[in-house]
Amino acid sequence: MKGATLKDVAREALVSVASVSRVINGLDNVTDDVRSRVLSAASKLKYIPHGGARSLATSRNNTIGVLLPDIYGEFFSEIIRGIDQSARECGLHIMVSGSHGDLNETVGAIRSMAGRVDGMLVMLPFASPNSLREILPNDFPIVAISSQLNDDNGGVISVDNCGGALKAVRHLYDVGCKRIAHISGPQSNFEANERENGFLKGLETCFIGQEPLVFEGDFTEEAGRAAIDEFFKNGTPPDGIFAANDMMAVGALTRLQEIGIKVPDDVAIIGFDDIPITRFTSPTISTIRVGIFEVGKRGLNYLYSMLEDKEFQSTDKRSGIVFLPELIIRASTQKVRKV
Amino acid sequence: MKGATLKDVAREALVSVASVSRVINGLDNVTDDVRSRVLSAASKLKYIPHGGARSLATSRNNTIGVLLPDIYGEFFSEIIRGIDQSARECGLHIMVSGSHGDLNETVGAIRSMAGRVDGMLVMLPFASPNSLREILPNDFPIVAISSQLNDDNGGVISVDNCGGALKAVRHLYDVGCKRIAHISGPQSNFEANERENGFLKGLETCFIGQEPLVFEGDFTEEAGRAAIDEFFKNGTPPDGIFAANDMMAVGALTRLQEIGIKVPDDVAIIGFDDIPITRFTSPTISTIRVGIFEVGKRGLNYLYSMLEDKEFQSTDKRSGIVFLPELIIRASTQKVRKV
DNA sequence: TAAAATTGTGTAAACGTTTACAATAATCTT
DNA sequence: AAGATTATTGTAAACGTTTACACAATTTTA
Repeated sequence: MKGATLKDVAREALVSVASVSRVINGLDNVTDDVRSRVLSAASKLKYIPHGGARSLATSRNNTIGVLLPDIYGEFFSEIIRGIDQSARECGLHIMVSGSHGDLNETVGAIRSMAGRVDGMLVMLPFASPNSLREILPNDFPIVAISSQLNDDNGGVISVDNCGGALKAVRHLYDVGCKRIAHISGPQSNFEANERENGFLKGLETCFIGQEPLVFEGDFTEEAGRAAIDEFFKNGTPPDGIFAANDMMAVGALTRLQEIGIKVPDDVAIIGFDDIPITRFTSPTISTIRVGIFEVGKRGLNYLYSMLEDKEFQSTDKRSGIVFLPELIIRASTQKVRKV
Repeated sequence: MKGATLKDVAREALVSVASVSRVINGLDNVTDDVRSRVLSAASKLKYIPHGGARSLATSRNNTIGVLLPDIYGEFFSEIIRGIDQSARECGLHIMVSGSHGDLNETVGAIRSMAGRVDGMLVMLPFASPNSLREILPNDFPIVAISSQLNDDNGGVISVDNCGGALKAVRHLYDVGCKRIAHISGPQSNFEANERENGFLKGLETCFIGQEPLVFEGDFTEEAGRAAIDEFFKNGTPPDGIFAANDMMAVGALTRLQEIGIKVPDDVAIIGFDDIPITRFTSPTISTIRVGIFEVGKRGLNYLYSMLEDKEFQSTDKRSGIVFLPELIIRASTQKVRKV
């Protein structure tokens, strides 16, 4: 029992395929009589329009592709939630693809996805989205989230990671820290670099004369623990730590407590991302918050504008959208003022 | 500049469309000469096969739809991660749709998705997936996750929620609790009901004679707090609590501590789900763990079998797959044995 | 009431693939 | 070296929609 087609419904309802199509698509130029005959025939046959045939005829897929680096945790679900909500409002489907080990795999995923979507929302922290242009037609709509895209036909949604990091450092300064350290993300990661730049900039401004003290982590809890061991092995230990993400801040916190160092009194800690865990550790962890849900939502809206409004392509596109993260103060930086 | 088609590539490479199609699809009955001409023409024109046309011709979408209740947190990202990984292995795309307020919206989402996918992986805690059959053709492949599906043409992946809850209760008994309470999920939720049944069953077995003490929550932290206020308002308070999910366990824990009751010494707490937060509260929270990632992965594989193997439909299908959750013992139930 | 405008319906041509089949060229058989 | 295979290529017919256009039936206009 193959699925019913337009033609089957037409036969059942004793009308032409054109009329069925009109009813199904909700056009108003049909008699009530025809409409009801078609509708009942359709539901009797459990008719489902063939999406492929539709997009062939209309050259519209009503689907956008979402390419994400790694499908992990809160961050991922929040961004998808934003995208999904916005997509529903725009009447679009979303096709997601995550966790691509290497570039080849990513390229493959893009290739096979491109033919089924009207545009793509991509987040590629390790590779430049410009490489997409070597595969995709120049006018294929792309919106990049948090990454560079030097491109005349794509938009960018970015988060001011550097500015956020700066806020973190300035906060450590404000609560009285004298010597601070940074646990960075991997060098290959674009956002990690920006956060490190923010740290360095803040150091120059507020902690004049201090040598940069940076441990390169990889965004895992374990890296946070390792950083502490490193910082306290030799040299003067810091009294304030800015971790490039919350998981590393959590790792640092637990390791500090294990070796008997008090947070925040001996060392203040601040993370980045505002994942839920930060509210449940003790002490709770200060952090820099980015409205991930909003980022996803705006990203999809942006792409939608590009799709709908052909003019749009040549006007606003260059400017893009920038999100400024916000400082969330919790217990891990509430040290007794020592100044 | 519209995207190039097969015909364009054929013209450029001086071959027929059939040959181009063969090269693109990796068939081996083409000369090396033709293959290389086609390949270079294709990359020169940045040719992307039109997915719609493809699925029209082959009647295969190479895409499966994933319908989830709510796109929130860890649970969601884990299940998608499992599905995504498995889909990549099977060469399938996934189309996701989440957060459906009411049934109508869900029906709409299903309708418009059905025509673009080869099968669906659905999780509908509030509605019976049998209602899908009123919309979809009888032979449309469906796999339901954690919900009933009395259907000859669909599979079920289920989690033994009842068995998991039983383990939790038995554990409370083993650590010496004398009187236990349950914070349930909403009545309308299928899994919540099963967990409550497990609680009741455990009560009958281990706590002979105790009246059931149940507070109906809604899976939020706030509900956990409210439950505590209720339990400690009047009557004999419990010395062991089983919450239907971890967030409510967290809420209960913090509320207990606020009103000066010690966990685990005065009251032991155990949750359900093993979300990451349970490892960072103090004390850490015991829980019942389900391998969500695995559930997603197996779910997709199951669906894939149905797609590939027509015979499959009439053999294994009824049995389905059941996951038995595992007990994770942490600090919140390590009370000094009082027996 | 005849001409003109409006409305509802049907016919048939796209849309871009895949693939059965026919046709041709190349390679084996004896 | 002629016939029989085999390997490569091309032609054309699906696949299930949408939609421009033509036509017929109705209503409006003068």
